Amino acid sequence: MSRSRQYWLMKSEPLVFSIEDLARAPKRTTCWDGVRNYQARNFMRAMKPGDQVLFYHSNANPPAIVGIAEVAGAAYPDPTQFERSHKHFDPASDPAAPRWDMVDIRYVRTFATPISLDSLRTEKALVGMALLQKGSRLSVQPVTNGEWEYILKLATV
DNA sequence: GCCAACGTTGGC
DNA sequence: GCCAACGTTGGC
Repeated sequence: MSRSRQYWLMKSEPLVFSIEDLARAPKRTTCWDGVRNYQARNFMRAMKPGDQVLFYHSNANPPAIVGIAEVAGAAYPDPTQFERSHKHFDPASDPAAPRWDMVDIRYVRTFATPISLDSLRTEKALVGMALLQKGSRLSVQPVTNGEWEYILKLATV
């Protein structure tokens, strides 16, 4: 059963991995490893190829949505959870039933002007956006169709 | 560097 | 099941 394209937002620290890094990556694609939060993992498991992703730079100056990527494939186990020396090693994860998944993300485009967190906060249409909720730390979030369309309009203003 | 908010862990 | 302690996120 197919479904229409869904929309997401994913955060990355540009000093660790920026949208420029994604644009330069082989096949303009990267695997989104290292997520160790159940809610974020569950959102990745819900992703389908072709779903669209707002690429957000956190811990940046300014923090901002900087462009678009797309989901390149369904979620699959993140191998770093089993690598003992890896920062994201999880000794409690059972290889027979891996706890953590990741998806592949492909570059689509970079906005001519990043849409800063500050400017997003001034938009009444976006007050319900997960990103803007107090204390929101989730690194993978759903974006509604309305939010997506509104943000893309902002991107081309 | 600070710190508020949040998620996870583990003792009980 | 409660909750204190701890670790992390991420804006500022």
